[in-house]
Amino acid sequence: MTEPAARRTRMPGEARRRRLLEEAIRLFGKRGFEGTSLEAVATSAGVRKQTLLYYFPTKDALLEACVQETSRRVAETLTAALEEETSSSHKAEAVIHTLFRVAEEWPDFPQFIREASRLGPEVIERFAGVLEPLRRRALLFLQQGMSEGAIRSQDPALLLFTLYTAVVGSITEAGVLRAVVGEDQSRTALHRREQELLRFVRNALAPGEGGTAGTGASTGA
Amino acid sequence: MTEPAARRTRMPGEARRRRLLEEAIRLFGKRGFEGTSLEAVATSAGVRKQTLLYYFPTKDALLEACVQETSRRVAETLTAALEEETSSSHKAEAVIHTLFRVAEEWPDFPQFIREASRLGPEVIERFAGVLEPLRRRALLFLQQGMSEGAIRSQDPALLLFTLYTAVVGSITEAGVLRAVVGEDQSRTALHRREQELLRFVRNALAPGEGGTAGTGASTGA
DNA sequence: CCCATAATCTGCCGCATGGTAGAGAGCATC
DNA sequence: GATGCTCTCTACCATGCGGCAGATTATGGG
Repeated sequence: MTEPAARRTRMPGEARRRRLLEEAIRLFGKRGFEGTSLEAVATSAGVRKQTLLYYFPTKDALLEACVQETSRRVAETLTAALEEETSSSHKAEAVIHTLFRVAEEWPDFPQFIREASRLGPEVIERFAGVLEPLRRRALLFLQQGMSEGAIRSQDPALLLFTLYTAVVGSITEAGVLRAVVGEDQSRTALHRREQELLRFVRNALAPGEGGTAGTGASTGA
Repeated sequence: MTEPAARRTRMPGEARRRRLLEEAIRLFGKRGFEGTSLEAVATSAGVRKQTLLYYFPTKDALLEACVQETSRRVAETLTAALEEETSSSHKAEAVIHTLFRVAEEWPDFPQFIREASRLGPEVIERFAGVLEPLRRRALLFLQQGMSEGAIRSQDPALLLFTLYTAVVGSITEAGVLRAVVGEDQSRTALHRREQELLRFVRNALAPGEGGTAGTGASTGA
């Protein structure tokens, strides 16, 4: 065994690098960072471990590059989507829709973000750094919507956080979904989740009649 | 170094076992399954690795036990909470409140559930098995609420899933929250998240637009 | 054609980890 | 006080992993 490994076809560095990143993101997301060996990433990309280490000198460097790549990509995609959608009132939905579309085209990628954000604050901060402009835009958008009365008044940052968890959760917890619903894990299912989440969010944002945020002290009662 | 390890105080098996489980759940949740060594679990519980392997013959067995313990505990807690809350209209909120209270008392535990549900379908199915009765109850409750008009009509299973992701996300994505909000990660923050999520969910559940929004479900007082 | 450089490989090392084998200490029961 | 059981330990092994050294081949410029 161990196939003499007939020297893989040579590739221009940049292409190889991208290929390795892609596999790394996929595997880190699927099996976790510690659960994925460099060997596994390398062979998945059709190359030997040393070739991987040629492009990324350490495993941490590889992770770092994955984080950079994913955050760059998501920022880019979202920005483009926001450019395109001019109607202010539909921007929130455009963001959600875009995220689901990305998840559909590249399912491993949300999983990776999830995993990465578990690996300590530094990693999250890298994400946050790249996405900062988008975050500011989102906050402004929410605040504006609130003062115009289009969105129920509340803490915009916490709202943004809740939205984030709902979206990422809906996308990444597919395993749980199957257990809860018994549903098959197909494109259709993803679309249905998107529709469901959209309605859910729309209702949650709608300015309730008496519901001006207030103190919300009405909890446990 | 290596402290002659002056033979730890003997413990009645059951107590030692529980202690080990507690540490395992904590560390698996914090650093991930593959990211946590048996040695780490053992020394955290003040004992040598071999003692750990005496109680749990393999790492997988340990994981299995952790899953069983957590699911048993969450089922127990939720069931108790539901017994206590008689008002049907407040049951949903009681569940959310209980989950947050558990997360407050035992912060490592939601993290563990998250991690565990990443480790493959078998694990999730174990959870699902134990929580099955609660799931059925929840579905019935939601359906009933819908037919009574107290809850907006929709697919109950998908709704339950969305609720699950929102709750678990709000609890576990603390790191992200800090990055998004800049908030400190204290008790207070957890409470605020609970309040926020409660209002969010209440609004999302409220039946159709057109002003009927605030009926039973909105401000519970 | 030759040489520099880029890209990929083989071979290996040190270390941590999951797991085995088995000894020994506390404690009860006869 | 011998026997047996429960609990904890020391010592060790095999494997897998991250990473180093360096050989080897393709490729493009003089």
